[in-house]
This record gives sequence, C-alpha cells and structure tokens, in this order.
Amino acid sequence: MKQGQDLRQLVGYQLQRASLIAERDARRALEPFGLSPAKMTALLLIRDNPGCDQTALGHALGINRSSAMRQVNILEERGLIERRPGRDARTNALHLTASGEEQMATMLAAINAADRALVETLTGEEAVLLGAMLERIARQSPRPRPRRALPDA
Amino acid sequence: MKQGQDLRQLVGYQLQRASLIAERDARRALEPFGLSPAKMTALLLIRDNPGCDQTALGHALGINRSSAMRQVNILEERGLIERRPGRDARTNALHLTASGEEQMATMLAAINAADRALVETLTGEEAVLLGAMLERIARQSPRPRPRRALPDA
DNA sequence: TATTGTTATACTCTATAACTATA
DNA sequence: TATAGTTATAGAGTATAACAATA
Repeated sequence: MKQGQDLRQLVGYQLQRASLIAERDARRALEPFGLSPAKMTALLLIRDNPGCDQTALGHALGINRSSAMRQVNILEERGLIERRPGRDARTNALHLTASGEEQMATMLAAINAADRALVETLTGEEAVLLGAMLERIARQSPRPRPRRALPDA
Repeated sequence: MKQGQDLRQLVGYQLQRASLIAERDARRALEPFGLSPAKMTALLLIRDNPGCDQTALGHALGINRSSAMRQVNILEERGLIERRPGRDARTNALHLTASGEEQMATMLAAINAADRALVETLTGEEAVLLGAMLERIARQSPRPRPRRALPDA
C-alpha cells in the first residue's frame, strides 16, 4: 500500500512504525516468561532502583499511580518482585525477589537477542547513533500543554 | 529514576520511549480535530490509496480486519470518509469525503508542526538520517514466528 | 493540605471466533 | 474453499475520581 510524501516525511510516523516492530519482537522474545515488554521494563527499573516506590516507577514508565498498581500487582503475583515497608508508612519499597533475580539473566539474554536482531541491518556505529538520537528526542521534558488565553474568566 | 546499562542499551527501549513522546505530541496536535494519531494515519493512507479496501488498510496499519472496521466506522461517522461499492460485491472502496479533503490541509499543518517540534534538537541532516534508519528497521518483513519442531505429531 | 496506595469504573484499542455473502 | 465484511465478546492497558491512611 502506498504511503504518500506527507506520511513518509513524518518522523513521528516512522518512529511509531519502527517501535511497533520492536515491540512485537520483544513481546515474542519475552513470551516464554509471560512478560510484556512494559513489564520487563518495570522489572529492570526496579532492579536498577531497589526500594523505589510505585509512584516513581509509574512516572518512569510514563503511566500514573493507578496504572502502575496494576503492573506491580501482576509482577508480585508472579513472584518476581515484592513490596516491603517503605520510608513512610504510606509508601511501599519495591524489590526483586530471589526468584526474580534468578530469572533475570535468562530474560535479559532473550530480550538482548531480539534487540540485536532488530538492528541487524545497521552497522554498530549506526545503531549507537540511532540510540543517541532517540535518547535526545525522549529526553525532551514533557512539552507543556499550551494554555488557553483565559478569554473572559 | 536511574536506568541501568541493560535498559539504556536496548534500541527497542529507546525506540519505545521516543515513540511515546511523539505519540503524545501528535495526539495533542490532533485533539482539536477529534482524531487520534492512528486515525490520522488511516486518513492519510486512504487519501494516498483511494478506493482501497478495509483489509488492505488494516494490513498497512498493522491491525486486523476486525480492528480496522472500528476505525473505518468512526472515520465514516465523523463524515471524513465514505464507503463506496468496491471491485467486488464483497469489498468496500474507501474514499475521503469532500469534507475530509477540505479539513486535510489544516490537519496536516497541525501534525507537521508537532513533528518539527519533535526533532527540533536534531539538525536537518540528522533528522533525515534518523528517518532513513527507522524506515530500514520498519521495512523488515514481519519476522516469522519460530515454529516448534513438531515433537511427535 | 499534600501525598501514597488503593479501589471502582470506564474508555480505547486490539484480538479471536464465528457468521454471511460473495467469489 | 477462500475472501471481505461484519458482529459479539474478551483482554490488555490506560485514565479519572474518589477514599483511607499518613505526612
């Protein structure tokens, strides 16, 4: 099916298409572990930030507290993470369980293999450049939603 | 929140993050028109392929017939596209309506502005290179799902 | 007052499976 | 038999709004 100039020109469109492929491949690679790519990301973030709370995790994942709850619940049900008492009586401290740590190596191997396959048509140099450019785009602070000019309030 | 090496190294992860930003910005830009980014893509694909059928549209969007139906229904309800008799008695030929054509210029201006803002930290040269690399990744034919070795069927 | 976790609820998008009418 | 559209249904993921406990 033809994609006209207007569509092909949009970096956001190309980004979304490439991301869709990446997501599918990652999903397949993680299927044996019953994890979605987003849950694998959550798991890695918890490993990299032991004792973090759910709100911070949600923020890093780009979802809100309520949505983060769901993911944390599922990871906990599967025995990969646990909630420990946090710095407050309000907060939970998230940690990988021993079982989570154990399985991490195998899961990392799977996701890394899928990622290598994803960029197999790129030279190593190109892949690094791509990663750097993507990071620059993602690092942009959330663009403030333009405020209406308060017409007559 | 810290992102360890394992996570930052994954091109798929950076891709997903950048894509998330792009999607949000595009969503905001198209909000006044009541269109999601995916629906704008569908609209552009129909414009670029007048008379296409729903299955082909779904394929281009990466979704199945059933999911394509929904999007087509909504675009039709909003008067942006119409179903005309297709080459078969089975198929519909999708076309933009006059109203759809009319609104296209304004909608394109909005999405293009958002896209320029997305890559504002990149030089024009870099943006072109990025687009080309993303296209190469997306162009990879859907990786065949590895088949089990038929143990004893 | 503000924040954390939590729950209930709803919405969007997607998929699967079945049906129908054509081919 | 195969294909296009359609429908019903279910699932994942998200958001909003409220509440309780705590700060």
